[in-house]
Amino acid sequence: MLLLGQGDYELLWGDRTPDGRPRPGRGRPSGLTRERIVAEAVAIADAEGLQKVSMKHLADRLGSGVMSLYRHVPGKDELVVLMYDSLMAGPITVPEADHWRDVLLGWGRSVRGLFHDHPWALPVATGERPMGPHEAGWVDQVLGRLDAVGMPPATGLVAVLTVDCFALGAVRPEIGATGETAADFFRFLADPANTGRFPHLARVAADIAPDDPVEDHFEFGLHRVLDGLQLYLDRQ
Amino acid sequence: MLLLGQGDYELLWGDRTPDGRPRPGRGRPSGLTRERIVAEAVAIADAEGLQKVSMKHLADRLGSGVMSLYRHVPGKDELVVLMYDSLMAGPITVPEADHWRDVLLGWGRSVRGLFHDHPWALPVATGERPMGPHEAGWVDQVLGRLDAVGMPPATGLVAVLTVDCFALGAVRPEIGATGETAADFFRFLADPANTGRFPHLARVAADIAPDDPVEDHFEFGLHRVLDGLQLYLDRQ
DNA sequence: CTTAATAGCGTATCTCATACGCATCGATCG
DNA sequence: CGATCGATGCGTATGAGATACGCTATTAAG
Repeated sequence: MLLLGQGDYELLWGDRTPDGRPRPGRGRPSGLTRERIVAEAVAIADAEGLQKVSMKHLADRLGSGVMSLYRHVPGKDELVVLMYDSLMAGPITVPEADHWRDVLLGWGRSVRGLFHDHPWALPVATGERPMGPHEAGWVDQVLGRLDAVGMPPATGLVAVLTVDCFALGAVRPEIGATGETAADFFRFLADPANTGRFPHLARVAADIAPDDPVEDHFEFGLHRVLDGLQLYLDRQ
Repeated sequence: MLLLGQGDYELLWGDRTPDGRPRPGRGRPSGLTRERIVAEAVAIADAEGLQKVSMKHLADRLGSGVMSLYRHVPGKDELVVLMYDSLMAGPITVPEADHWRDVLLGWGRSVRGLFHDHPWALPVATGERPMGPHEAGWVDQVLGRLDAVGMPPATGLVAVLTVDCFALGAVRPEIGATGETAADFFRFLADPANTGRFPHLARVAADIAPDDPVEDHFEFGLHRVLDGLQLYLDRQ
């Protein structure tokens, strides 16, 4: 059960050395670092799922004692927030483009790619949390790209937001549906009682090729969103 | 840490009496029912957050022993799945309309309203899970409405999916941001070091009225999405 | 060399989910 | 009408997981 609270602002934006604490220079140097801890936690989540990220498991992997972790991270929930923000370290992978449409297309696909690579991050992203520095970096970069191709910053923000919202929502059916076909998804319609109960759904399902992968919707939807934005901009 | 597994198909779609089990008629009648349990759990989640839904707390509220719950629900994770699906019991609140655009507009707003009333449901929705009977009912109803105003079922599905994706993504910034202003959201830009680090973001933030509520984006984005769909349909 | 400031971490505690088994209750059957 | 079977209600025990506390080890500064 993951629920995040407030007060993560300091966690993400607090003043700290690359390691994690404001080290005046005294004392034992740290072998563990916040970065190593977060990176290992992400590795576990990617490979085994967020559920398997326990302080114990994590400490074992790092070859340290459980309580040592708490010197670098306030707690488990905060760790998850840091894990999420860490995903957006590194530069964003949006190709240079001449038109805002291509920039946003690339952005949408980047977001999609992120959640495909780290499916556990989607519920985290939809939980309550403040924007972290790495996430801010990503957004700043897209806005920069949009600015470069002539889209004013204010318009850029709503555009990015719109695309981002769509992308976030649209990855959901894709995740965990790896290899899932429409037939799997509509399995319940195999029961005749249910075809009567959901007549319209049944009609649609009948039209769909049973081995049609669910995943093709993303590109379609993204283009519709971009069309809508285009229309809006043209009217301005 | 909430993570759902597979195998929830039987849970949601298994053959059961209104109570929850296939009761041949023998044995002690049950005072507790799955419905009561799920409803109470939803009430707790609404009032205190999903985190506070523990089997103990729930049992106390219901005036029963903890282990009694397990007679009606396989486990905690499964309970959460049932809680989510139960939100979509009851008919969908989309007004009758003459044009598909209004139907989808209503649908988008319904989805938004759902997650506003039950913010805990968003991370659940974005987790891995099969479609439940109540959710299927909702979708079936919209498809029916769309069909009634002349939108063919196949087109209807992609349209619903697109709007749904957007709505799901777009509620996220709204939830928990109750009363949060743009100034709060961009709090980190108060630090001069950060305005240099995120120049484009800073520029946008400067343009926004500091007390502008974040929440106005939903309607804007939804209309863009609908515009995009309109364009697509016109081209058909 | 002393000392202050940290890092590492073992142990104890607390919260939770849940397996197991017994007691109880009622409808059905003899 | 009483025996019986099938289900429910639930106390207790177990085990996982997060984390508070406090001790020890380590190193730089003085």
